Amino acid sequence: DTYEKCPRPHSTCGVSSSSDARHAYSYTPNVSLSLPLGMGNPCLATQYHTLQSSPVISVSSCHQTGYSLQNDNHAASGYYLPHGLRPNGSPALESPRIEITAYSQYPEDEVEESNSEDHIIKRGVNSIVTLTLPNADGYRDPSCLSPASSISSRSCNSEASSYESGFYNYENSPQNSPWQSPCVSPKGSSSLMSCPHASGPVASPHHSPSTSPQIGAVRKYSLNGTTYRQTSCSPNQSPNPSPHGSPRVSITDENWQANTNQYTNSAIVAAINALTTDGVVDIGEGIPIKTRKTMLDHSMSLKLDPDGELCHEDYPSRLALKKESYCGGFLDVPQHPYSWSKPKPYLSPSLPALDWQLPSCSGPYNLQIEVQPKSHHRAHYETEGSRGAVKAVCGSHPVVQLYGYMESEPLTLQLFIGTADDRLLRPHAFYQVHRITGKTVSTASHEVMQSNTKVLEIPLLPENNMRAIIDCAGILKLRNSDIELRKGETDIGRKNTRVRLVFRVHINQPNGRTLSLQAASNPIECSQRSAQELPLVEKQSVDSYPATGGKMMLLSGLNFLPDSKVVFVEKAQDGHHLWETEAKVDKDSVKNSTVVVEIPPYRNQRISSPVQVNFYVCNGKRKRSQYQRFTYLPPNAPIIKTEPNDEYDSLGIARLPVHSKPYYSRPRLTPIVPVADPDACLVGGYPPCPPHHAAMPSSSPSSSPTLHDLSPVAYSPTHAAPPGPVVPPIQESPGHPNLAHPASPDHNSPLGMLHSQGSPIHLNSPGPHGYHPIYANSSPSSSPESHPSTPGGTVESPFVQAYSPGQAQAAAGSARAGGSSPSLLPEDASPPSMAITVKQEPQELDQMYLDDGELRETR
DNA sequence: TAACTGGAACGATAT
DNA sequence: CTATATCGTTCCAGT
Repeated sequence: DTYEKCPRPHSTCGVSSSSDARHAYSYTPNVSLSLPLGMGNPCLATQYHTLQSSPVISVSSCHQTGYSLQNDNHAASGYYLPHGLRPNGSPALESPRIEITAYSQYPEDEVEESNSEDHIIKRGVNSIVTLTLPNADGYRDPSCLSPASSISSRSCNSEASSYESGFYNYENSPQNSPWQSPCVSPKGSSSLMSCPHASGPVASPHHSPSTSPQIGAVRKYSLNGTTYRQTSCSPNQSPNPSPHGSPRVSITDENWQANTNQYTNSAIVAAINALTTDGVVDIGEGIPIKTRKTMLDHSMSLKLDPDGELCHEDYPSRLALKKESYCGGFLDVPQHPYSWSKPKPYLSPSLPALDWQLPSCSGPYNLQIEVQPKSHHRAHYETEGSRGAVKAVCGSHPVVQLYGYMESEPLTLQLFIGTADDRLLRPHAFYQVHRITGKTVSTASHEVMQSNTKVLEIPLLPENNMRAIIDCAGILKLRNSDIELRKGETDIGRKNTRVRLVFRVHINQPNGRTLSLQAASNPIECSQRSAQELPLVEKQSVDSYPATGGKMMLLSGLNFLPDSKVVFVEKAQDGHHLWETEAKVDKDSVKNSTVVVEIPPYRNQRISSPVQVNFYVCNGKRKRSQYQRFTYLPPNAPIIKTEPNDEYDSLGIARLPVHSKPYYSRPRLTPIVPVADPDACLVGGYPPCPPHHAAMPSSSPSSSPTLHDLSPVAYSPTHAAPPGPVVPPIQESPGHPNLAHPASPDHNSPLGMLHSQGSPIHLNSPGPHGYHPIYANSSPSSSPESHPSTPGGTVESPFVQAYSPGQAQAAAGSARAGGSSPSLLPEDASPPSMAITVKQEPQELDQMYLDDGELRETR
């Protein structure tokens, strides 16, 4: 493992040391960075725009002024995130998708960016302000933190929708928008952060309400019936009529309560968010009316908060941000004295946007996921109660540790739910981390909203050896319809059910800069259905064997059936199917979690060098596991065992085209980070990552390659899968490899390209693409855009950021710039692939999701 | 009782 | 356009 890890890290690291990053991006980024300072500047935006823009413009029609404001932020954010939109929820247009589509040519990034641009532009204008309310954003706003507890979740949930709308707004908006202010005011921060809940009283309103309401809401729904739902989510909201919702709003507040708390860097976050965010929010208009959504009144939300206390920090920051944004930013805001209890780890002014790709190690530091989460975790809806914390395979919980940190100052470990598709890692629009509290939870945590993403902050204490047991994190599923309505959202929720836990730490360095590290877990399948039906290969007893085959291999995982089939497949780089054979399964030994198969002889017994192939377990047409890697060795070659599959990755990766889950892990890693150079690790001059501590076997995602199945797809870079239609981009699906093929670059065309790009490729490269890839990659946007890649690696991604506060932004900016560029430029971006990134249509999804892919393929 | 869980009904969409 | 296959979301009930 160790070495595995190392590799990744390196790769990641490679990406850039912080310093590097800066360099690279300085330009733009700075701007962003500046944000904190004064982010909002339109100018910047402009710049960005320029950069970015080129490409597209917009699509969106919708942008609204509101955006503008946001934009500012967004812009900033945007930079970071190309997609920012989504993450933040920024704006999107109502018809975003369409837009996207249009762009299709361009990578998502571009698109989004474009949006950003637009926004930005608009910003310039001013607008900002405006709206707000409405919810526009609302849609999903996730903003709300759910109250911490699970319960809250519900409430939130219920509200959720609303909350989405409302809350989000708040959060987001707040950040961005006006609203916030309101909310904030009280304690503003709290408002955001702390939700009322926090405060008991206040909360109550919300909370209780929410909760109850929720319930009520729910029921209502029922009553109304499903039918209604669409109509209105109203139920929830219904009460209030305003379209927008009332109800939820309240909820929102609640959410905020949650915030309160300690650890937060909220302020920072807020700021960040602000930056990032897009504020989108506002615009309000935008609200899609469509359906469901509940609308709640946002207003309500605003009110709530009183509590604020806790959150002050956050609050202020947010406010500030908002103001900035809106106003042009500056943060005047007040800061309240905070008083938190806790520590505030660091104070960085600005933190990198959540869609930035960051390395897992830099210099002496290495953020490792010591114990990976289980590959399946049924997320809960707002209408349900919590379904508990994410668990590790053995029944324990995931464990994260920061190596190389010798200071006595506690740090804050941030956790949010990220995507697990083949594009760059970014906050997942359809899932939010859910804070779990209770007697069974040993780890303290605190929720903060960063853009539209809920972030759980967990203390990393020296006395605990900078190690944290993550038993306080559940996963909340937001309704697809709610999210998809969000203005900026381009992704579709259907079949977009895989996520990764993304951990971040921000380390203040002597030079005043802040080093940010990130590690993403293996993919986690969050749908009940998939968890019950799709076979999952978590481990294989043999990774490689002579071409003669004949050896029995034990596969461990889930959902294996007596009639499960194990198929070995070899594809050409272009995804073309070269060979496929069904391995003999020892039916008598089949258990739900294990199956024994005989390694089939390779088609060519005279290979002179190892050949990488894939295999998958199939329970039916559409029920296939992800590709697993297997290597055939020349007959005389010594046999190697594998335990760790992963290790192979490297190998595999290299060769394999695409699939394999493992890949993905690796792939990602690889690709991504790697990108950079190995050296890169350094951040600022640090040497590459140190070896990991031995320990970590699994750690990084990478580490656990195996699991991945889920992996988003694996994609390898190669594959293309494009978006297009079906494709399989993902590797996953064994289904048809052929088809899918993602691999084939060809296909790619768009997609393919994108993916590729996305992924790895670009990422990595900073080089590659020219643009800063890094950022680009990292950039937020990228995310969106792109690529694909990410997946894997996640974590490791590459960038480091070291940014100084300002820098970060700058970076972001750069990113954008770059990113945008990427986006804009398709080229860079992804260039390669990016292409498209478009959202999706379903297609992509499909791609993403195995099933689809498979299906299609198969079919 | 409350927090989880596991299952599944039901309606919405995709094939 | 209809019949099915899948999926997403909400409910229920047991632990």
